[in-house]
Amino acid sequence: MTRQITERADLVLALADTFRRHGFEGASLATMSAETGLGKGSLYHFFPGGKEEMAAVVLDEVHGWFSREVHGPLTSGGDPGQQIAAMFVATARYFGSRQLVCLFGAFALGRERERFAQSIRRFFDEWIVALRGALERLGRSPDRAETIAIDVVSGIQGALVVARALQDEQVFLDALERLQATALSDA
Amino acid sequence: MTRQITERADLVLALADTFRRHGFEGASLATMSAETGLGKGSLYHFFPGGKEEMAAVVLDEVHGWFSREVHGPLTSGGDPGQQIAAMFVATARYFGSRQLVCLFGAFALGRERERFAQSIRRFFDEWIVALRGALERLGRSPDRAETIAIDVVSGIQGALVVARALQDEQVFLDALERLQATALSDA
DNA sequence: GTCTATAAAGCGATAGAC
DNA sequence: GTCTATCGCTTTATAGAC
Repeated sequence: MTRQITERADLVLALADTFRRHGFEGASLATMSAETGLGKGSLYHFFPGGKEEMAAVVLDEVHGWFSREVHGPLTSGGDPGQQIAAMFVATARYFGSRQLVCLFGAFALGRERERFAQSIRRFFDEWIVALRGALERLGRSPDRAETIAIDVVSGIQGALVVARALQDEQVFLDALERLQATALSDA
Repeated sequence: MTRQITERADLVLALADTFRRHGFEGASLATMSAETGLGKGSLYHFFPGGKEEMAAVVLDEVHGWFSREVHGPLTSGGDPGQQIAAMFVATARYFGSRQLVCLFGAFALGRERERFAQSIRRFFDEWIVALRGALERLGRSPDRAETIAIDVVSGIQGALVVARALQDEQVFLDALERLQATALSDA
């Protein structure tokens, strides 16, 4: 029982990796079969809805991770400055070990946006809302907290794009440093 | 003769639109045939290299537009403040009428990055270098000019991602306003 | 320069044996 | 739960008529 759940979770992680490397359109069932080690029949056993369900479950997994590790901590009652700093640490670690690809960001730029519109919107919405809350508790006005939150989340996505374009992870890490400084400054 | 060139230019613009809406993997030759009004045979007549050549030529066209309208003006000898302001106007207009999609940014996030690596890297490199130059002429130190240029270009890309994710163009336009204020501030 | 026809391969998805 | 075989369709690309 527990073993099955674990295996399915591992399967979802492998599929996430495949979608990150190939994109939604670029990831074929043959690719997924090869990269998960399961035949197509087995994949359809786990995901009767096919490729679309696989992607939806993968997005749910990513969203779950951010809810637990990023959005959640930001909205708990602790020190907002520490929480924001922790957010940047988690973000750097997460994307650093995932080829600098945010599936939600990548899907937002393509046709996949229409298919997964609600899921994509919710991911960014929750991130912005959580960060805005922490910024308010840090003493920012509601308006300032809102714009900073948008600029930080947007800045992270843009840093992923440019770092991948220049093939230089340091560009991403340096941008995170500056975004953190902006978020935590007293201005 | 002139007519042929004009027609080919129009064809490239139509193909650019197709790639923007469908992505590289998602755009099939059938789609392009339908959206350009040309049969597959005609498309291969213009682009013997097939889909990859079509995308390469489209990227060249986009790069050319930015060289003329954005990078070039930034490096001319005029008032750097005005040039930077003009860059934001051109950027808002360009992406606003193109579904908020930057082909270079979108390609940077997927497998297409490997295929068009040089072209992608050059696009962002030239943009950052041009903007950095204008910022230096505005009185910034070389280091500050470099980081601001990266943050602005990266901020534009991120704003495109988040605005598309939230399906709210105003998010993009508002972000441009703030990026411009940052670039032109006296800090 | 444009088209249709076609090839050869790959696609998502299903059936059914084990 | 896993696999192979297969269906029906689409894919990129080519050939060749006009």
